[in-house]
Amino acid sequence: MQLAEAKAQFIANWGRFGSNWGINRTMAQIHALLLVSPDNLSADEVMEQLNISRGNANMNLRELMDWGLVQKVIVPGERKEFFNAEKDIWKVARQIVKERKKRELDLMIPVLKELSEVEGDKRDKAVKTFTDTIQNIRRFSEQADKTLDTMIKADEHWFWSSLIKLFGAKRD
Amino acid sequence: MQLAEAKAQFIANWGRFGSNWGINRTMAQIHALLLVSPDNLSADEVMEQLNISRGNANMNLRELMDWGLVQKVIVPGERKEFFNAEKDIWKVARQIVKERKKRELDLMIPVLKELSEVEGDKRDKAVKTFTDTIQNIRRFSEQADKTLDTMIKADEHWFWSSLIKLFGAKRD
DNA sequence: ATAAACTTTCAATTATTTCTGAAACTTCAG
DNA sequence: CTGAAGTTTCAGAAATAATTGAAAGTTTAT
Repeated sequence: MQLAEAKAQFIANWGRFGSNWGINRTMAQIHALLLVSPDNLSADEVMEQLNISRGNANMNLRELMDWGLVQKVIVPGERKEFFNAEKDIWKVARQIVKERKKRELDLMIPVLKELSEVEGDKRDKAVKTFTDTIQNIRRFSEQADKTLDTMIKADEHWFWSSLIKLFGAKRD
Repeated sequence: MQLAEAKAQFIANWGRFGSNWGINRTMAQIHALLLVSPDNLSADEVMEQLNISRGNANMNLRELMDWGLVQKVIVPGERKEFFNAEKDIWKVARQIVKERKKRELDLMIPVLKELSEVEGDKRDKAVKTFTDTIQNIRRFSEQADKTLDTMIKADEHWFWSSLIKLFGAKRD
């Protein structure tokens, strides 16, 4: 396979993948494009390579910057802005975990606390099922919260090799 | 807060949460409803409680069954079918990981292998960046593949307590 | 075999999300 | 200042996804 085709395939797949995970397809495609581009790209180059409008490119680049996955790069002597994506996938994964945790888990935990305080007689089956389920989700979420915080701080080598050792030991 | 309101809030939040993760809102809401319902519900009850049509209820219940999150329960002597959701969130999480892995990661890995075999001179910067990035993603994916397989088989207590020990040890 | 009870399907509609493109805005060199 | 180069915004258009509801299909009791 030639580079151009491989690149196109990668972009298409990354886009499809992203949309399964609640990320807009174009945003994932821009990310993919930047991941495999040796040089930083201008908005014009992104527009041209992905065949999208200026507004669309601008909006999704901003969104990628909000996610901390892309940086704006100012080149002295150039009017244009350029965009650069972090290429180390471990760092990318950690950044995504960090953001999703902030945007979702951290918002969910107080809601669960609130819901766990529902009024009513625990002998009522409906109340019991509700509180039990919420408690179960709450404990799970709090555990995940701690674990993800640690992962966010971890370095890749340590993280994987610890898990391998851990899981290896269990499997014996 | 009264049970009815708490239930409504939980369903709304679970639905919103789901749609952030590429899961249709109604599907997540039906799941939430079943999670907090002490008894198995018929399609009619689901329709009524969520104010959705018969077709919608049917389609999303089927999807939930495909994901292995809901089971159809036949009650002897009743014509209707009833639906039950697994309430242990650890089991739910494992099931979701298992399905997503099957539907996404397992499909992505062969694509990455294919893309890593791109033709061209490695001294060409564009080729080098492409292959390096793909390799990096590939290694990451393969590591995640193994780790998730182990998680899918793990039991909750062992899983969390091992992680705590691991992360606790590192933090010291 | 029939018909009531129930489930499934799917074409058409509705809702939601994404994208475009042109206008407004900003920045900077001369 | 002025205007060219570049960026941002956002209302309307287009694309995509979800939902309805009625017809077709299935199952079961008699």
